[in-house]
Amino acid sequence: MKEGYKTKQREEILSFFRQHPGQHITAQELCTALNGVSKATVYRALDRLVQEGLLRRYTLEGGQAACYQFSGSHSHCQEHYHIRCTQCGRLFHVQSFAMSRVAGELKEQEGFILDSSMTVLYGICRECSQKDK
Amino acid sequence: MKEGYKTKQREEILSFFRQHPGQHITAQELCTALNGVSKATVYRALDRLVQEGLLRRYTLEGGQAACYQFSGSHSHCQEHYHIRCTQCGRLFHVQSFAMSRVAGELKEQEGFILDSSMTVLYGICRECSQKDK
DNA sequence: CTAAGTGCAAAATGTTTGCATACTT
DNA sequence: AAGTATGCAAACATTTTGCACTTAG
Repeated sequence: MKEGYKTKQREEILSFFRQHPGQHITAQELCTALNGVSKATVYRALDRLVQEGLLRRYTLEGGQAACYQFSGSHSHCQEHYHIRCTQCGRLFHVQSFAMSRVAGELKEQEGFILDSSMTVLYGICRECSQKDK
Repeated sequence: MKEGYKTKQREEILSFFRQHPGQHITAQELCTALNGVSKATVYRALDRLVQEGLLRRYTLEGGQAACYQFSGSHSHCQEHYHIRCTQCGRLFHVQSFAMSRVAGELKEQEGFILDSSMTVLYGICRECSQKDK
């Protein structure tokens, strides 16, 4: 398994993700935060890190830019899903026991293996639904 | 409630969606199919149709372009979810009883109202997972 | 007549690529 | 030395906007 070279830029990028666990970061944000690293390098490094499984790539509904999240700490993230409010755009992390039942159902009935880390459930959060009334 | 004017272009676009129920169509595809309607008009019409609730907008994982789907026929779509294979990219429609339990759980515990029509579950489909072995 | 919609071209994003140069191993 | 990674600028792709012109009501 070829690992590629270890460069200053790549380390800076990885380090930024380690410092922001659980957060969803865009290429743009990285470029700004690490203002010594070029756009092209950021995109290339992100691709590589996703390939290697160190990061996850998300394309959030409504947004135009992809964002990335550090995926190092699997252990404490099990059975944890993302829900996002389509109105205010906020992203929440929730534990859902019912979702594991969905995963089981999909696997049995469709042979489909759900990837909880990639899935985002959309809807309206409590605050926004109260605001609407 | 202001409804806006009824124009030839808008009707052509809507008609295209009616002729392709259940399909996910990009702005690009519309421009090509309706080659008398300008890009700008397509985008503006799509925005308006989404506002009015006639279309749904999706941003599929991995893809770059947003796509739209006719949302006229709610009735026969209840309890119907989308699952998408992150490997081959295919999109499937499934009925899921367990998902309605998730919706209930989220509403009770988080006050979050799940929008099944916006949510896409990601994972690996049967064929791709067999191919991998 | 007035408000709203259209087309075109230009701009604004977000992402990828070609190529010469610099860094890792 | 050989193979990668980087930076820059240019190319792309998608979506948005400004503005003059047309059309619906």
